[in-house]
Amino acid sequence: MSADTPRETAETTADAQSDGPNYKHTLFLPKTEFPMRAGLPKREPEWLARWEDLKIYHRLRAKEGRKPFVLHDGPPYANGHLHIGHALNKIMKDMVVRSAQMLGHDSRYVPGWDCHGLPIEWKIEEQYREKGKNKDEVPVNDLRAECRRFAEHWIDVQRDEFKRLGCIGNWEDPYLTMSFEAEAVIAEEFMKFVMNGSLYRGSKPVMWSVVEKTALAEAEVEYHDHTSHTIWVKFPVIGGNPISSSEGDLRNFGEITDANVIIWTTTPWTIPQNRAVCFHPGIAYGLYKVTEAPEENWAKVGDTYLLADKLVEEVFTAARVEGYEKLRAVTPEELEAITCAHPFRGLDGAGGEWDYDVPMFPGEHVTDDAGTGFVHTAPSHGADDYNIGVRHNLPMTHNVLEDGSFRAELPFFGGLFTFDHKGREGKANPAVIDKLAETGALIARGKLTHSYPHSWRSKAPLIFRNTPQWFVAIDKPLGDGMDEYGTTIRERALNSIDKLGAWYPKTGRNRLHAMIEQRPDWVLSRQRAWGVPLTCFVRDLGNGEAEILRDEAVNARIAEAFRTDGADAWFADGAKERFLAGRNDADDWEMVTDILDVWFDSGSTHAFTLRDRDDGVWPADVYLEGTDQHRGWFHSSMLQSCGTRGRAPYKAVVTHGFALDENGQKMSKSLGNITAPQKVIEQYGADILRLWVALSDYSVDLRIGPEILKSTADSYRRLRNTLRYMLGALGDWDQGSSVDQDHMPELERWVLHRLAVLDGEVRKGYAEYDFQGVFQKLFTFATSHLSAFYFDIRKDALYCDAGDSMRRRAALTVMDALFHRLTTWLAPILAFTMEDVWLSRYPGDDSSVHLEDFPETPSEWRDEALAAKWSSIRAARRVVNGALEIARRDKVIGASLEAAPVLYIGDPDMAEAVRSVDMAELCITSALVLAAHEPPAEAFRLDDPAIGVVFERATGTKCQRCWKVLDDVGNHAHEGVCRRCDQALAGLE
RNA sequence: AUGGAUGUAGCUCAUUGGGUAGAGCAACGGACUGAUACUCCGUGGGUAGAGGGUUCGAGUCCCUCCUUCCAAACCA
Repeated sequence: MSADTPRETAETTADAQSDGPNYKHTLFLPKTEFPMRAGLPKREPEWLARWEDLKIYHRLRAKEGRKPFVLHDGPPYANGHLHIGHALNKIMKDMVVRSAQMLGHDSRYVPGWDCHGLPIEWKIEEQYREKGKNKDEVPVNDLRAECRRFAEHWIDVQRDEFKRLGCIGNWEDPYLTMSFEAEAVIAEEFMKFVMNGSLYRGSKPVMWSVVEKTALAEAEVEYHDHTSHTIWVKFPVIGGNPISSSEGDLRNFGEITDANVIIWTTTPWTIPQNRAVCFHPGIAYGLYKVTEAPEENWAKVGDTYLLADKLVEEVFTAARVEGYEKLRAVTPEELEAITCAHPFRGLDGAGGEWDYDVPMFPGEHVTDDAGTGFVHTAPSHGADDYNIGVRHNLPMTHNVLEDGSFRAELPFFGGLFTFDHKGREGKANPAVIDKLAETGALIARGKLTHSYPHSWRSKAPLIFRNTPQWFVAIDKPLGDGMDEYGTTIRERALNSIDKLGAWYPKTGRNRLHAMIEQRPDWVLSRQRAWGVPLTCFVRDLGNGEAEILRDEAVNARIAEAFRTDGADAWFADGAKERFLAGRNDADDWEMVTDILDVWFDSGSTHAFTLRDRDDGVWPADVYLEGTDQHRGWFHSSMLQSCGTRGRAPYKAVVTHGFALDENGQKMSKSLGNITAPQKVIEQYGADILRLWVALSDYSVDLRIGPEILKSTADSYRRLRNTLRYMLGALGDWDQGSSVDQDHMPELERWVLHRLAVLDGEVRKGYAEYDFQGVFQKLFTFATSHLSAFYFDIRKDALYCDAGDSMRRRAALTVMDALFHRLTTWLAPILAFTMEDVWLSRYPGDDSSVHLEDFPETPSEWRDEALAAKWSSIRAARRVVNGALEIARRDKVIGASLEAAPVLYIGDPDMAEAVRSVDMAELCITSALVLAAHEPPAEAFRLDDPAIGVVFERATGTKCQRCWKVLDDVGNHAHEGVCRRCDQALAGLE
């Protein structure tokens, strides 16, 4: 069938029962098999299978002469089904990958998974517990093997779920942090920190779970309400240091000499570890005397206490004091000068354990919101306490063992538990409280329910405990010569952040910068099993310091062993001998058995993926993750890379918000407001999910739910129909009959202009990751400019003109240009539907829209003067439409072809513009009279008073073929038609 | 608690350096029946989170407060 033959259909004869002749079969009506209803849930899997067969990803790699573009995938954790956040993230990545490819790059995407870590290890331990197995009796490498199998299972599940979303990538060969090669590289990267001297063993209180017997990272801690003991404790003042020029003995302090500093704490068990008391120089303190109290009260009449003024009332109420007086104010200088005794000082049976002096220090962390204004300070059991201890050289205590009990030799309290192995409170608190009461140091006690740290996994309360841990010093000059961005990790990171200059959205820059500015040294060690070990050896130097073995040959043996056997090699029998072979001091060295923080694993993906793989390029063009990754992957990758490469491993960072429900609340099982991606795919199809992403503003949190998905599907349907119409119009158009731009009507040239403008906007939008902007522009164009304007006007020419009319051929030429651009421009977003559209026009085993690039769009298509002119023509058209609407409402006409309005235009330039085109054609009326002067009073107007329309009915007879109402209908060879249709019919014979 | 974000029509978003708050979708009404479970035309709809301030004039600049989210398991 040629382009010049109208398609005959079976119904035409059945239709031909009206009065006159029926010419429907002589029209070029749209014709397409493309279904109006997409049926995405059923059909998407077919396209996926097709892409698999076509090996699309690898075909694209084979295109030569393209500049590589690498989006480096942040690895999801392999322990469950995908949720909507994963879907959002991977769909956005897919839009980046596909658009970069179609913009002309060689766009590579290697998906990855994070495999090590506590969540998986815990799952396996749970399985052990269910079987009554004790995990401590299971060989480490057996446990690790089970963890590996667990991760492998979920990788397979998630891979299928990601592919179902339509994501293109190297799914057969992803990167895994647990592959032997990755484990070897992670160890090598770690050993760089060993060799450059930034790794050190420190003693630091960390959040410690006595249940899991491990230190937890901040990321592994959650806060829940917990009821704690509260105690108010006397620290007797026993002396003072000289203040400035005064004589320097106790007499200077007068009554303070006999007073007690009162502290308040919610952790009585830390009292035995007290080494100081802190106050805030900005808080007003006073000396108070108890004047009235019950007989047996702990706080006795005559006692004198140092307290913050603001908290006096509260303290005395708690202490059941009935009367008190303020003796005088106390200055910060005085507070700093005094010295206290530990409340357990000199007790019988204590063996002098607590006979040291307790100094007073100013501290910014002290507040007068609660307590007494004085903070009891145990350097081994709190972050602020630790910092004060470091600053003032206080000794660290080691009284609390890893199971949460006091060391056996501690007087009075040895063997008592803070929390026991099930996370329940032990006897340490009551014992300390009893002892304080017994010695008269306690003036009040109570209970307090407050937000308290708990283990994210066991939900057991945590303690701060002083433990040996391995740290990376982030403010130490590395001396590795990679100093372009700074000499320390922190300097390099902060400079990288600014010199990168590409943050989408820009707020991401500030967030990461603030976090890295404030963060302490990186705690790398975890006392767990499922991970990459800290591959180093230490020996104690006797003074508490540790020496780390720095031996390139040993390091090389470790890396080689990991490459062949995986990190299990570290935990295998004979490992130490294997790695230290040839060293005659092997007995001096001890293997570290801690494993690395999993953030070090994922922070090293740039090394074993971007640097080492054949398809990798270092640094990445872009990282793209949720906002939580400022604390996570963006952060750890930055630190790791600044320590090993001297700069960030990425050139740009895109962050997106979190998916919330329709009311902006976070999704949770208890609220029942979860939108599961699998459900959306089942009900609507993955393209609807992808469209939801494109319609949302990812720079803030996104909302999703039934109503939003429904409206997303509505938008989809509208767009789909516009594309369907193009397919129908192009039906069997022959490319050979195309028309040059110069010979096209202005309407067509206006469309080409719009395309040229859009071409720039689409390319810029994709390059800046502005999917919402791209889609909105394309959607508005397709619906407002094409469907409601251009297509509507051109239906007449397309259906009724002679097949070879210039006007018709020009329209189809433009339609073809539209088709190629819209399908490719939308392909990164609606990956399935655009393939559907493309294949409908270009079927074939090797055909796919995803093998195409965005078409080159000639710059000559741009014509700003024409655009300005047509903008005023469209303004005039809106007024005509308005006038027709009135006539319609009054039931004067139905179809606009029944009208022949008079259009008044006062502005001469605008009148000239309108005169130069066929305004009746543009308004889809049978005729239109232009009057180049101000409209009469009765004319219909919109905003512009110089444009008016007076409605007139079209005179003449309705052409039976094109339905225009014209005077010449009936005067031609074919019955009941106009001149144009008569000639078109003649051409068909 | 603290730090970082956020709030404009029922929904998704514009409003870039203060100057009469705009689109699309939805809703409602109408037309067409040659895009037909489509298409076209039209209508209504807003205390811009709340309060205060600066200004001739504030969604926009400043302050206070509030919502929700992230930093903090399941987390992108």
